[in-house]
Amino acid sequence: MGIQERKEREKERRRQQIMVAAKRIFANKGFGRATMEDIANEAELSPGTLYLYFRSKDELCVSLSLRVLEYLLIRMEHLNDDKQMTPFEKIVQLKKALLDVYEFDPSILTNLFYLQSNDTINALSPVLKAEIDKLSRTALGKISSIFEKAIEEGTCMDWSPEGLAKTIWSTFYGIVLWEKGTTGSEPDVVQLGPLIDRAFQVFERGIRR
Amino acid sequence: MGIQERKEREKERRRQQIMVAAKRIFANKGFGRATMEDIANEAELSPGTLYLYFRSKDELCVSLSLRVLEYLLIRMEHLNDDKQMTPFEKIVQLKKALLDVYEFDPSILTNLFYLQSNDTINALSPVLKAEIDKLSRTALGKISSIFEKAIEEGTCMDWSPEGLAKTIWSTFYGIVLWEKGTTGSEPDVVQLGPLIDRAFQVFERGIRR
Amino acid sequence: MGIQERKEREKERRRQQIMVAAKRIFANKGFGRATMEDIANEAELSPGTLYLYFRSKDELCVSLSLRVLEYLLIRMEHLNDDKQMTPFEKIVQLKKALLDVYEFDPSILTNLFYLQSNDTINALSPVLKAEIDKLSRTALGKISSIFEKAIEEGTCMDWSPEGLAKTIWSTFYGIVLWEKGTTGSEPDVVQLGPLIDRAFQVFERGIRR
Amino acid sequence: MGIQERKEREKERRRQQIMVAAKRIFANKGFGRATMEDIANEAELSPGTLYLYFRSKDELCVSLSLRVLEYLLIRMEHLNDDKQMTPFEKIVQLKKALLDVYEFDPSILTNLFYLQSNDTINALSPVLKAEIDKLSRTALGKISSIFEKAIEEGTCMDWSPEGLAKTIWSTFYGIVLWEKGTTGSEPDVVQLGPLIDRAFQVFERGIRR
DNA sequence: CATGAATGAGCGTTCATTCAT
DNA sequence: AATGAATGAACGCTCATTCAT
Repeated sequence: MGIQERKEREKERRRQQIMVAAKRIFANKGFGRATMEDIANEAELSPGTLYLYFRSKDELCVSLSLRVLEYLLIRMEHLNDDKQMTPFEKIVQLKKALLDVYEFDPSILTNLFYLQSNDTINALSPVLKAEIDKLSRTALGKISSIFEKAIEEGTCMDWSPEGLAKTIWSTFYGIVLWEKGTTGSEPDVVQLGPLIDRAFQVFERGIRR
Repeated sequence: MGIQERKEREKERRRQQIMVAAKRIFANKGFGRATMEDIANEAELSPGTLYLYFRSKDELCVSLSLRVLEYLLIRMEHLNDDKQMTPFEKIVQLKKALLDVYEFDPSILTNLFYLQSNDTINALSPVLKAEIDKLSRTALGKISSIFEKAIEEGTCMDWSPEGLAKTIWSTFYGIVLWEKGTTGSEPDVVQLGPLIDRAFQVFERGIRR
Repeated sequence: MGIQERKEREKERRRQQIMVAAKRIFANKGFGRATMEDIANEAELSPGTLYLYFRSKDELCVSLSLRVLEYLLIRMEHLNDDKQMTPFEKIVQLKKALLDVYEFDPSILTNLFYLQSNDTINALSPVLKAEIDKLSRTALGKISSIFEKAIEEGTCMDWSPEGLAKTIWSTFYGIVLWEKGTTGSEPDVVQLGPLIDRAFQVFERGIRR
Repeated sequence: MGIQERKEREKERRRQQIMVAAKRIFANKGFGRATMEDIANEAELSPGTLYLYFRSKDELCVSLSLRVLEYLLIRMEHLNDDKQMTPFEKIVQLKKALLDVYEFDPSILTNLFYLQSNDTINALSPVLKAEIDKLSRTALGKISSIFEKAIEEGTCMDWSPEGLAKTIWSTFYGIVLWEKGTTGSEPDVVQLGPLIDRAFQVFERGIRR
């Protein structure tokens, strides 16, 4: 079924094209002020076409976040599977993964935030809702298991791994959102880098036994 | 003139009544999805009345954040003025202050976020914008000076105090926003407490020389 | 009943005070953009008080027009009663009366216009409606009778006096409205004077036998 | 590209459809009391659609007036270019042109009035404002030059041609507005005709040397 | 009588979404 | 599949009017 496949591939390509456009527009204008027409223009499509690929503006936003969470998850899995690296080396890689994710889509965390706003999430299909929950819990779980290993090894304080995972994740999340808020636009990785480096440095010293 | 005073007090009470309602609605729906009618209903007033006390929806949102930032600032000033406490004791007090602020108004950080998002801030009058910026920079400055003292004392790593202030602030900010996002409603201090405690513990160990 | 009378007088004084304020505000902002609060402020009263003297904004507007139409009517009656003046002298006096009316209240014609807009007039109490109609028809009748006399005398072309009255009145009305529209604000009598003079001059020559 | 053209034509047709509806509504209710919903209903469209063709209510109103002023201007130009007609014949043609304009769009003068009233004009973009001013001044200039010719010829009193132009224009304007006001609806040309004829007759006699 | 805070219907306008082509 | 004109519900805000004091 070559034709079927090609169609499939083209359909996916269009979806990606729209998501790339949406990413740019959301990053510049924020979710609330971005209009579907803006996104359509950026994607060089008509507004109607967007609805052939996404049921609503909210679901478009969700899809953006899902895509990046999936990417993050894959990075985490690779990290966990690596038998060579020490846990603290993995934490350095975690930092890199987070910065990569951010660089790939600077609006990701803002979108996640919108996504989680009560009234947005309630309006989503339960399927999507569950998927987001599962993804983010899984991702956090992967991070936790880095700390578990470190505790087993005896190189890390014996504190709840979930708590540490939430702490480091929240620190990243908080820095990005705050910098974004105060600089008034997406801060780039260059600006963010030193701050994130320092935060991870403090964190590492803080948990090391 | 007793009558004059009573009117004054009642006017202020109404303002507070509106702000309380707005706080709840913004926290639940987010700034973008909250409508002035929602807020009016919550305050058991008519939409028109809101405009007797706040010039616009934006200004109402700003007022919410300003009020709490001011409160935080005062707490920080008291902390800084205290000559008895060691810097690390002050960090403990900082944690308490942040939790108090949060308990006083659990939606404060969410509002601050909405306020600073591109969605909103570009539409604010430059005056208000500047005032918010000044307040938050001043508050961050107060936190920085705790670390400056600790560095002078030699009990803290010689790292940029501003960087440390941003790190601890962002950690708090990130934890609150993330917990809110995942629990789907304002997490209370009881839930938040242990996580915050752990995060501060890690942070303290991380910066101590 | 001295007290009764005094009250009556004071009530009338208040009405006048409000009408004077309304006149100024309507002249500056136009009927549509003028608010009852504007008028109340100008009159140094509260909005509620206005409604003790006028049933609605429309009726306030009507009253303004009525007052001036009454004044015009009185001038016309004096003119008609005068047995000494020739009809053409009376036309000169008519011009003076119109300019006086205008000077007394430059927004009068604009108000009259608003008043006569279909949807305004239909919302008025039938009593007021009838009164306006009667007044303006009577005023036009008085002007007509000047031309009747002149025709009887043989000094004026034998054309319908009503037509002539409408012509001269419309000319005045048109000049005021047009100048107001093009200058963007109430033109004063000094600006208007020469144009009105010329128009009357043409008119006189045009009807003289 | 036939399709392109057809679309173009249909777009223009819609614009006209809206303008026709607006014309009727403005004429009946006046600019201030007419709502966009009224106009949409009259045009059998939804409110949103109006904004696909006109940026705002004001711009819609302006477009109405501009269209007719342009038409009037063209008529005047033709008249001026004619080398055969005597000035007084041209004045007869001017009368015809004015009545044609009126017949083409009986609400034109009412709209012009609303447009120029303080209510509206201050809110217009300076560009549109200037365009209206230019058009109406140019139209008045064309009328003036008829009188100039007549004065040169010696058949007309040596009075300011601009003054005469304003007088005859204002007379027409005033008659239409006044008749509209008193009859309560658009008077038709049949009603208006005799009055206008008489007014022009008086005017001609009045200026002839 | 006078007040002015409160009301709430109604406005101009936007924009996510639909559907005939 | 893609379009984009059309929709219409909903928003922020205004202001004529009311009514408890």
